[in-house]
Amino acid sequence: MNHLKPLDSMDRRILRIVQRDASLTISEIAAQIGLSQTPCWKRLQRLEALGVIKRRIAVLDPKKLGLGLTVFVSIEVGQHSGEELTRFVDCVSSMEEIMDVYRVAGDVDFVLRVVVPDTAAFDVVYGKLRDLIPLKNVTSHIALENIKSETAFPV
Amino acid sequence: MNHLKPLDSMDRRILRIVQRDASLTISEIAAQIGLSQTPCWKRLQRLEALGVIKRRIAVLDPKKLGLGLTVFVSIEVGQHSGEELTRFVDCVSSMEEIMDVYRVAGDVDFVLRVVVPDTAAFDVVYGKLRDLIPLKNVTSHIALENIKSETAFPV
DNA sequence: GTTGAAAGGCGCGAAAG
DNA sequence: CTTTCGCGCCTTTCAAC
Repeated sequence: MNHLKPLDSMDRRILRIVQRDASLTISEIAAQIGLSQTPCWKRLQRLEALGVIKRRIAVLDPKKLGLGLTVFVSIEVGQHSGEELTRFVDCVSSMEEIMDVYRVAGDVDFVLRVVVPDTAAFDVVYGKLRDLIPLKNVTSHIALENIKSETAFPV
Repeated sequence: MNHLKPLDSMDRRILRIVQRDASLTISEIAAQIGLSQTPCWKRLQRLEALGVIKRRIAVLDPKKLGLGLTVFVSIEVGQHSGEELTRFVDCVSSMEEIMDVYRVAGDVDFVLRVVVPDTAAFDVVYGKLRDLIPLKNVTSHIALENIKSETAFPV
């Protein structure tokens, strides 16, 4: 299932294009990288088969959906059993307002990115978090401004 | 440029589908929400025109690109002039390893999400950050595990 | 809102150099 | 890798209900 050839420069150029605009046709992509359509299409197929391209999605505008508030939540869990932690992680993951969950090293254990309409909605999420298991410390950082939000990786 | 009608439940159902899979055809989407192709297509057009749908992209797998390390960086800038801050923000935004930049309220001023191959690459980014302007405090939280990473908003 | 249909583009794949 | 060819699906539009 893995790559025999890693990824050559043509593959990378294709990836750079489609991770910014997946609505382009094969012909347009092929023209941009200086290849004809057939090999370009085959490379795209291969990149999808390898799982380098995971899926294609539509990116929505959170503001226009009434989701104006982003909050970063840092959590210190303190002492807990494995089952308690598993339950905590499962519940947190299942909450749709919680977009990202990372376990991190350092003075905190988890970092969450929460997207909600307003502070009232965030308060609900915050309450749910505190009710899951006793947490040693929960710190919230409300986003005042989204300066950059990039979905395209440097390839 | 703004909506006369906000968004009805059909619009939301379309958005829920395409923000998870934009490779579906109009016919498939129409079938899923119980609408015929023509009105479904018109709604999609309208959602794009309104900017609710910003663009369509391919989502790549960072691990398969050799980007195995995510780091959250919290920055306290201390006292600086407006021009210094602007320069800092511009430089930070232009670095492609820095995926997200948020200005936040609380004990820190900025939160960054950095995606790099390894700690050596992160060290380069870290050095660049410190060289931009004198920073009061920079705290890095290395991600040990990505438990959840959601691109679809709750609509 | 619905169906049906037409026109053209494009994905997809085969064939051959 | 390249070009060419073609089938068939899909988008896009129109007309009529």
